Amino acid sequence: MATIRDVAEAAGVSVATVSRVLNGTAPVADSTRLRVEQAVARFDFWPHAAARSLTTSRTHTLGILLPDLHGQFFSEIIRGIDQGARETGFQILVSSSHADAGALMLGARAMSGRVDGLVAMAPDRDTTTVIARLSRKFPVVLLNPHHPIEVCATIAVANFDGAVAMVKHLLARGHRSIGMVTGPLGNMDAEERWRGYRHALKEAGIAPQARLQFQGDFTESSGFRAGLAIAALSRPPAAVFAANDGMAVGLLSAFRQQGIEVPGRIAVAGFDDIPIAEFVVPRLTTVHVDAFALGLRAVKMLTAFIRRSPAGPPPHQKLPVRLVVRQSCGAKRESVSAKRPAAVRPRRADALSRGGFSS
Amino acid sequence: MATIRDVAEAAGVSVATVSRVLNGTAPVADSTRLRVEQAVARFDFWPHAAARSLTTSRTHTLGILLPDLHGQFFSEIIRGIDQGARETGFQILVSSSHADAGALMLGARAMSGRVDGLVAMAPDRDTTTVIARLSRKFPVVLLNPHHPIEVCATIAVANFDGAVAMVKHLLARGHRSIGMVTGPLGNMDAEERWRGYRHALKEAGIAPQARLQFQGDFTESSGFRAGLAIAALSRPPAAVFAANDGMAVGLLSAFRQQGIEVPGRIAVAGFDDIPIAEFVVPRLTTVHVDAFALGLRAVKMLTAFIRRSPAGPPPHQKLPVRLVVRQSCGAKRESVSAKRPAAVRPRRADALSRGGFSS
DNA sequence: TTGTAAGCGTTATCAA
DNA sequence: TTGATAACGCTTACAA
Repeated sequence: MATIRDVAEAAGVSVATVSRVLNGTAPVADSTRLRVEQAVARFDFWPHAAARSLTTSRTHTLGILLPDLHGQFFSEIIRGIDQGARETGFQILVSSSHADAGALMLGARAMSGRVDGLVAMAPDRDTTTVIARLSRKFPVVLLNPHHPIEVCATIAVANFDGAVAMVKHLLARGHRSIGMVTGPLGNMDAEERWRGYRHALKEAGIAPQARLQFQGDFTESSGFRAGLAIAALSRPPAAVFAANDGMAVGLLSAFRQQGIEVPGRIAVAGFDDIPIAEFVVPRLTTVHVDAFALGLRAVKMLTAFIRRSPAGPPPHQKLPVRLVVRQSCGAKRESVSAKRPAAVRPRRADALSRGGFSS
Repeated sequence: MATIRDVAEAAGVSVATVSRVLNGTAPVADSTRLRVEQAVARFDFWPHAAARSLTTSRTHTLGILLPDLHGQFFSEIIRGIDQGARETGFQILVSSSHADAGALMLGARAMSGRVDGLVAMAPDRDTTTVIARLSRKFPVVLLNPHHPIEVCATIAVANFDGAVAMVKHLLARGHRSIGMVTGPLGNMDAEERWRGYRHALKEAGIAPQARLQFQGDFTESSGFRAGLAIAALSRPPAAVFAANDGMAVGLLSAFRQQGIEVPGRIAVAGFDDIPIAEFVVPRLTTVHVDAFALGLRAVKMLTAFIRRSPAGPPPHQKLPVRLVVRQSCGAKRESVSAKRPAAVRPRRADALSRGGFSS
């Protein structure tokens, strides 16, 4: 590969001049510039980005640390990050599948000197701690932290708000007896959603009843089991709020099996708005989490931070969520933003087919 | 940030010795090693990867150039790439949304000196040409090329084979009169699928009839229009093969609207196996393209190439596809690999919920 | 077993 | 407006 030296030699100038032409950092005589440009073209010279960043100590690259890449959720986060990166002129260096803190550390180390900052997501306590420590090496934006963190910037999903909104929705539908299937203990999303549920009930003057709360673990089968338990209740609730859509789908299966009509006999609500939420019968009323916006915001936050260095304490944002009213709670009307065209044409169909080879 | 020089000074050794301890490239006395390790720990020293790769001219990074990140398809490709990268000890530098050849070029240039090779996907004629040119700068594996390319390694989806398999399946179901909705002209996927259709018919001794072939453009609405046209035919075919699932969904809509029962009166088949193919009514018989495998293979091919330099001409692989028999062609049996559990529990549900925050 | 010093391909600081 | 040359942080001959 040709280097800047080859170009300089061919153009009969010094490397400094070539650099100036390439970057426009200082005035260069037109005749000289021309000679240099010709030499660049002749060699098809591409500056060596790594060498460049060694002197400038700027990489124009963002490191992305994710626990996984599986599923629509992470896909959307990455798309948001990519969008933000493009808007701000950054590249993205991705490292994923950090099952444990050690692997995460390794991924981060490999980025040393190759990124200007980090967008990270940590699934659990250990990894969250590791990422917090990384903020001594890089500027970091931490997505949806497992536990509250002060040392680095964070963007948290409004789990509490979403749960409150959902319970209020159920109350507004006239349901007074509302049960919940909770997520795994120690999971921040799960706990915030649970907290929102209890808060909204109390605010409405209703005491949350232990007999209506079932421990799940975010899997469909745990939702199914909870559904059977609820079906067996002597006085079942009028509505059940599942801490995620997977469990809500499990509830639907159980109720269908038991011949309990949804939403006629019991209303079912979820959280996350996973793609199949639109396809189950009845279509699931849930809380939409906008992963794309999460990624986009993270990048915006990070690049702002990178551009004008640390100024004040790291910001802590909250990503709003949105109630999506479908049919599983007995909707009379559709949420505006989730409006569905006629026939079998689902909301995401175009995006999906664009995503295939057939585009 | 601490450098190798700081560490060397603190440990009372030369930078060369620190490097040797870090990389294990030469024997170091135990006592020395200990002092160095302590200094490394004290400074929490992380070697500067960019500087390192400047001397070694190896980056342990793969550049990924994609036209888009949208949808399940690209998500799966990236996941496959990521998996392959992890297995082989590479990082991935992603650049996407290359609407045109210029943007693609820019993305590639930014990778100069930062990657050991490239996995690229080009949607059209121009970008494919650009990528072919890139192979003078990097080792390149080109996914699903728009047109045949010799200069760089490629992995193509077995569109032809898939179409042949589908038509044979329809023939085996007893359908003799088989129509097709084709994809856009000039699109390689579309043309290969169309070619497969005609080939399979001829092989069965059936002359493809122009009156049964409808030009589509991969959108649902073009499928819908074709469906209406087919419904209006005096002698409609017994089956229709759409060149992608989006158009097949459009066909289903049209037939439903016209009161034509599927698969009772007419069979419908698609290609791609997009997620909603499982959810439409009747569930769509289609050809599955394994995007994960595509990404994984590409990385394997590329890293093999990187490790033991150019040896012989660039390889050209074909990614097999798989027929997925569901209900839209009157299935009596289910394809083994697409077996569906009872109730509303869809195949991908676990993966999807793992992809959400709720994990 | 260790140290010295020459790169790697840029940019940046001085002088000229 | 240009050219020498010293960084940047590391690896790697070559010597000791």
